[in-house]
Amino acid sequence: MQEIAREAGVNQALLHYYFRTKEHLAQAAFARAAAQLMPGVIAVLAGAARLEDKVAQIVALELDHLSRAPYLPGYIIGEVTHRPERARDLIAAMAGQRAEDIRPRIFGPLKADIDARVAAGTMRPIAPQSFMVNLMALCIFPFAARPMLMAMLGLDAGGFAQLIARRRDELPAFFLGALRP
Amino acid sequence: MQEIAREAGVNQALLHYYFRTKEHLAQAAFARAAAQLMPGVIAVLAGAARLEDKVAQIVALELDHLSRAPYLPGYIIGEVTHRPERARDLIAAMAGQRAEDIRPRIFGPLKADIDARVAAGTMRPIAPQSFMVNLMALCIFPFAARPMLMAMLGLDAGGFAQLIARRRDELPAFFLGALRP
DNA sequence: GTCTATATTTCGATAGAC
DNA sequence: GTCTATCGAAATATAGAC
Repeated sequence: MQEIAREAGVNQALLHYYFRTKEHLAQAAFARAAAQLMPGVIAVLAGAARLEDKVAQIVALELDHLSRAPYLPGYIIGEVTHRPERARDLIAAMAGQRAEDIRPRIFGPLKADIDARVAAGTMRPIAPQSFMVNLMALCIFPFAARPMLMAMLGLDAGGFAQLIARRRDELPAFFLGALRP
Repeated sequence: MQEIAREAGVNQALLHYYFRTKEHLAQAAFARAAAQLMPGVIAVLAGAARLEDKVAQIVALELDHLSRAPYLPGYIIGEVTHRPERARDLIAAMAGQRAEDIRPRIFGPLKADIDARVAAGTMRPIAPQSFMVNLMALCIFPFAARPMLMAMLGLDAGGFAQLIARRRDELPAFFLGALRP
């Protein structure tokens, strides 16, 4: 709290005035962060574009956004890991206004898209959940594991940025390539 | 320290006797954990099997191991994120005895494998680093983000185990499928 | 609303008996 | 090696002036 107050340019008493307890402050900070973890992703998935374009849009959107907030995934993951009660806030934050109907809103259109392509013989079958998890993994993991990857691959900040820039180009083809029949 | 002592069935004084400071204990715990994050992965990659078999082996090995230690990725990621100085210990732990030559030992054979297949027209080009990052992402991310995914997908522990079991079957085909020419 | 000053609690480290 | 008891520091919460 001392450190936060100092960085904010105020004192602990003022933090207490606004948030009462450290836990309240942590919750408020988490809610803010969670609200921007997948900013456009859900909107894109629930939207009307072609599936191939959705993938490209999500990759670009997510990598650009996380490049500007590289600590976000690590923070969210760490917080939800250490405090399981944050899980509720997380889905609430992602869903925005409408709280509980988030899953059908995402997976309904996604499943329809996939089914149509499978029926047309232009895509191999995949569960919508797997589709989502794999896409998130490829986009988010490098940021979540950023310091680890930098150590493993011997990269500095610039090298990591280059790695992400390359992924922006490669990932859509990689991901969609995996789903070819 | 109190909590750790209680779970260990001893008291704080004994922890102090063995580890002197909290930082020493944290370091020792991290070194242990880091040593088993990618137990066989490096051995497999540096080994002599066919590339397709290496992928299948790594997926099976990693998902089985992490199923038994699901908190491991979240812990490692959190620790390295909050304390960058852990990065050194991490690569040291992964490399085992031979400390600094870990990258050529992994990426040398991997690059040769990929190049041969690209030359033969049976694989589309991919940088060894991308190969590694994508494979790690697909294997490790679901565990790192476990509580998040459980909340998003509405899974309990059993449901998550099923998700992982399905990935064991799906991932090799997904990953190798992405690399078809 | 914002501050200074302080009370209260928690935690890491240590002393010393056995 | 393992314990009980306690010190000292740090952090969180609170009181009260402005």
